[in-house]
Amino acid sequence: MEAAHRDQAPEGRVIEAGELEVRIADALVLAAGRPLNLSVREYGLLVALADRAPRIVSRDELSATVWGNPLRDGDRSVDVYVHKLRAKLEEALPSWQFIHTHVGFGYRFDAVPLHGFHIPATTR
Amino acid sequence: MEAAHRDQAPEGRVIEAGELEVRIADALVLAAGRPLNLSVREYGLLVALADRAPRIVSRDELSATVWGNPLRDGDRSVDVYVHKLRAKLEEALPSWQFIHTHVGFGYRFDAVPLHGFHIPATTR
DNA sequence: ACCAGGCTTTCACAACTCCTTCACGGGCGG
DNA sequence: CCGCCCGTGAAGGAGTTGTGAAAGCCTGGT
Repeated sequence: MEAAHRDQAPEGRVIEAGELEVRIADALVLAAGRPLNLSVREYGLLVALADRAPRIVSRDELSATVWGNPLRDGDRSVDVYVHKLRAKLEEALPSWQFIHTHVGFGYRFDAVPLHGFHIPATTR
Repeated sequence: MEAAHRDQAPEGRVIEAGELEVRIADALVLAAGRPLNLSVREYGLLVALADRAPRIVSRDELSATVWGNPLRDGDRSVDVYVHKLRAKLEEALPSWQFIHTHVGFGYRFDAVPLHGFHIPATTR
């Protein structure tokens, strides 16, 4: 109904993005081949985002998917866990960027190698 | 309600114009395949204009659509945001021009390739 | 039942981006 | 010359997101 590839094998798929690999069936995340230790929320968030790439996912949809209920007013849980997830991903793969913020819209998953070159203006 | 093609899939459509692609459902804008970071107002303006192309859209209609209220006397918000949007589009796609001014009437969206004249494909 | 350790939620503040408004300047027509 | 319209840069306040830490929960082991 939504992402085409998600209709196929909802739980038997493997998501690959740069040096990152998510084996849904095993709830296993590999960073450059080494397993990553994620909590339930962190894992849920990663799958929810990666699964919907490259689209922008709203906080409300993330909350509904990972937490099971719509975002209450003032709830910062999603932000906090995006932060934790980013921290673990960066520690494992410092030269990649995976979660991108779209102010006013939500977050978007996309594996971007941070190689040497630098960008002039926007986009940190 | 207004433009014919907008009656179809109000939120599931994809607007393509030259190297620019707007995925309404995802609030995602791609410039030559790379995602663009637009603010809420910038995105709203782009959609409002692209959605109505090739028609000239008055400031008042843009204000009503994007800001939710008619243009107050002396309000320059629309002009300012057209400028910001142009800046981001030009940075991403320097060889294209998208927003055209019609003095006394408003703005019009149309993808025009600048120097190298090629791949027009669409009507002009 | 108690404890230890990790996980989750909440809170407060910092940092950052966005929105609005103002101000000035150029182009054009009367 | 004057007025109107639009382009453009800047400033301040408003709103959004990043971040560290405290407090609450839950679970497995003893």
